[in-house]
Amino acid sequence: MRWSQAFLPVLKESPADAQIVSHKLMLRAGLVRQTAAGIYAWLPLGFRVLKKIEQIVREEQDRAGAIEMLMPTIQSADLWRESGRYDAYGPEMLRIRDRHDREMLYGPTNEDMITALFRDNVKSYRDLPRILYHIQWKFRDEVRPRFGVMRGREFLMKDAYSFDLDEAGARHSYNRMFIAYLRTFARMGLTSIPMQADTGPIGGDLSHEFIILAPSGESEVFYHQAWERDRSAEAEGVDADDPRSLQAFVSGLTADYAATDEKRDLERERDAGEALRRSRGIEVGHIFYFDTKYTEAMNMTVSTPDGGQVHPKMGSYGIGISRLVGAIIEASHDVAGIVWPEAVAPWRVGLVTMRADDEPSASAADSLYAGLTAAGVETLYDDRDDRGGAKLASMDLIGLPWQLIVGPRGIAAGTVELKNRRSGEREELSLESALARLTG
RNA sequence: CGGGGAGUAGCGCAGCCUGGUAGCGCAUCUGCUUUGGGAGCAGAGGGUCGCAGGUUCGAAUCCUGUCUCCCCGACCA
Repeated sequence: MRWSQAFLPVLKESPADAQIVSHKLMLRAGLVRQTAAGIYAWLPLGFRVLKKIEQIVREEQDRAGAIEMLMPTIQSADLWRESGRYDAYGPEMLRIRDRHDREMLYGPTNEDMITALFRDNVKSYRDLPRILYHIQWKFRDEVRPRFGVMRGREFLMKDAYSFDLDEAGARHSYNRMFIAYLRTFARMGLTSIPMQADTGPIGGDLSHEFIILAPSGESEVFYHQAWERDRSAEAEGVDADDPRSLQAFVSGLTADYAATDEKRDLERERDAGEALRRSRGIEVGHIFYFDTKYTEAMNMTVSTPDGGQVHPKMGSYGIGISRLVGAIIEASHDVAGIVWPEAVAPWRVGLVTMRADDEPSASAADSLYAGLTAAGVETLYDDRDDRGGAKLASMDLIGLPWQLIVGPRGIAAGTVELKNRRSGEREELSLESALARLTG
């Protein structure tokens, strides 16, 4: 993308409404603009990041055996009356009426709908187990939206739902998602820690919040230092299709202590001793098992091999995709701006001409851009005729992993400068080796 | 939902108390100069002062109502 032809509004100053660093940077770097309290328009830069995150989530869900579909944002109130939740959900649900005065709502979640869909189309144990998911916008009319996209009212969420014949199967589905979540966040350059969470009236230990560490996180968290390394890598050797070895792996992981401040266990903290760590964190995912809560309420049954009928056991698994954009920035930024992990960066390379009016450097930059593009390297090319320093500051703000800086002085010597955004390291390289480095 | 604060140009703000028809910095546009790390000078464009009523000869300014947004607390992907 040539900057001169893009829609990339950047701001020198932070809008006064923004309080936390990720919100300020998202506004300054032109990722989003607020249109109402807790509701945002995604500008091209933010949209690219959102899509990258979405794609990683999708790939890991598919890998875990979940099947993608798409349910609507608008739902009928009747569906929610059937599950008994229409009155129970409260004012967080946005209720609307259509032209025939029918009661509708903008979906805050999809358990009711997926259960109805599955019920109406699945009658046999042979169709179980299944994990279905979709990535769709949700609306929850939060009392107080804040922190930009981290607590918006409209947000993009991946929600998956598992259906199993029995509890052992449900636990296995849960464990599949458990490791899928570790992998998903690790691919985004995040250290995620599964923490025991409330399961409500059902009880048991089958609910975890996935928290990522960030200094400005909303909740205080306590964990064993074992969680500071990427545990998803440990899952590589595990056969996820074998319930026993998967369970052994998950149990091994959860043996290491991790809790939010509401769920602290002082005894386990004492056991952790010197290995106990304290930090702040952001919840980016939540998985839980809720047994037959919806299949009973909505009367879903399947026939069993012996001719009986049972209510399938369900679990649900959420990832806040739009929240992750903010969360990643909270976890990865510096004084100059955002520092994108490569996997989610809107572009991999920012190509800058220090002097767009200098013909030799402009044509060198043009050919580098052509070379990078031809090699499939996602490149933002700042070809504008503006002060080099201003352009570099904008590049730092936008935070692409690599900056390729082209100026008359270097071109005279046959070199360009390659800068790593995260480390700040710079190298003078020939055009060919710079290109080779970025395309290799 | 309780408590607090704010709506004036794209962004950040002043002006309001003490009414007289809107200003500063950044950004934008033009010209000249300069320019390998957020340039200088000169000029220009851009605002029904959130909205509606009221008071007044006259309202950004005073009064009333209303909408919106932000912050603190209780709730949450």
